Amino acid sequence: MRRFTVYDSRTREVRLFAPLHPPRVGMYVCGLTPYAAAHVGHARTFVFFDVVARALRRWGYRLFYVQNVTNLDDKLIARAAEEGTDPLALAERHFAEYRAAMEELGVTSVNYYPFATDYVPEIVAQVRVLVDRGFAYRAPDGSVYFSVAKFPKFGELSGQNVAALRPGARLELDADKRSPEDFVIWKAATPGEPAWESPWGPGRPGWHVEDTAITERLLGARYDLHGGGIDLIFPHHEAEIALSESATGEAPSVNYWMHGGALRLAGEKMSKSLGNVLPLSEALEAFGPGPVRLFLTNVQYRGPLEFDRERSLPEAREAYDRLRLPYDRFSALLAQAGAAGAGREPPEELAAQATSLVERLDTTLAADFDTRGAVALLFGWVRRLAEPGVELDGLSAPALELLRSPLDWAREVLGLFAEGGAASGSDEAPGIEVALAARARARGRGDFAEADRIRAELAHRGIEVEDRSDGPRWRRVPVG
RNA sequence: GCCGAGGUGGCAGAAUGGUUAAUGCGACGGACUGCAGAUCCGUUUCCUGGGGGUUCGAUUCCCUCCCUCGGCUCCA
Repeated sequence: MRRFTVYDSRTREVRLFAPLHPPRVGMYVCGLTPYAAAHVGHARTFVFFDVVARALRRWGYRLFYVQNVTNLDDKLIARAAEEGTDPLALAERHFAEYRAAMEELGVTSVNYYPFATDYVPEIVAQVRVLVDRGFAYRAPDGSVYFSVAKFPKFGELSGQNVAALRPGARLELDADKRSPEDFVIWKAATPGEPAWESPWGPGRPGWHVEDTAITERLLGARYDLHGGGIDLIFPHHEAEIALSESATGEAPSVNYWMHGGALRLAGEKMSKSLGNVLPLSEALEAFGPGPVRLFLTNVQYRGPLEFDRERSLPEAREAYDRLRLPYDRFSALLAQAGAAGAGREPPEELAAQATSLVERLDTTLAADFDTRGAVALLFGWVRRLAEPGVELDGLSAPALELLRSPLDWAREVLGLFAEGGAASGSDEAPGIEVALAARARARGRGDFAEADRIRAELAHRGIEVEDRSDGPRWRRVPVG
């Protein structure tokens, strides 16, 4: 197991990671509330934790990665009412879209997506423990609230001082609460909404308790990693600590808290509430998963990231091509080498550099998941490969694989180059090859008008043609 | 107001108590090309919010001010 460090939001320091039960690692990441389509901001968080999961597995940890789905809450109920549908069905639909987008993005590391409503017995049980132990109370309306005053550590994660919280617009001054900072863990049923029976009357789970009931069941009273967006620190994660540690009597419930920075659009956080979102599906359709993943992993995960509709993804596409084209070239050469048998060996120095670079990539990432630093190393490698004197043609298959290994690392850990053979020169589109042959004949007889016409026609179909020294090649590009 | 994260080149964004402040995008020049693109080479030389302090040396550590963003019981 490779050692790595991670910034822990609770202690506010970079710490050496030590699992509770090596080599096993439990990781819980707050998923989304699927009341609307996922956007690029969501992707930032989930792509990052996907990289974390890929890295941990590569480094020899046996990771169990859980990402919950809040498939019932006020927003879902409100949205469903607007659309005249059932909130659970609405959540199901948006979650299916989310999964499809994640699949396309290569976010394949999550072991299990528990739905809140599938854990109602666990939630009721945890609420009961909290009530029995005096941490929570039933209000007259049948809701159950957690009494923040009973948990002195409340505020430790966020640095908030309960007394200083502004009882503002959002902090409901609810007559049912004994204290304004108390939060609901069991919501009394409203007619027409989904409800479950409980010792306190019919109702549904509150937001925070769904996570703590699920984590206690799936990961135990204490587990290794908890992740989520930075906007969840308060109140959500603060409340989770209070609930878990009060219910189980064990602390700390979470050994390492990881929070991903926000994606900003024109200086503001991209969010459904603000309405300034770029739907993930649009980004994927226009640019494909590679540029999106590169854009999102090309920064330190904790800080804010500025997203510009006009520039960010087009820039990322250019940058991504610098990495992907060499990767594709290796793939093509390997296909040839496999057929042709033995080939040359690479210069010793280059081979040694490839090997040491892979190690450097791992050590770079092992320093608090420095994806940005790793990407910089990858660019350095493709520059090295492009230097005069580096001849890849004719290398043996093992040699090609060795020189490709840093890029394979990027595929395995960062999830790049996963968009299935978009490589040119394949026989997947014979029509394109026919057109290119016709264009080659036109160029041969000096009929450049015809050659350009064919090129324009292919461009119209989303096929970009490049005349290289070794002949034309094509690739798919987004149209428009 | 309180809590938290930030302010680095045209843009996005790294890093370190010390030789030319990474990387990418963009721009410019060149090679190559019928042209374009891609690729390669070169250039983009005096970029670390303001002011103090510590130090031989600060972008980095300390103080202060200004600004931006996030959270303050919707949020990835």
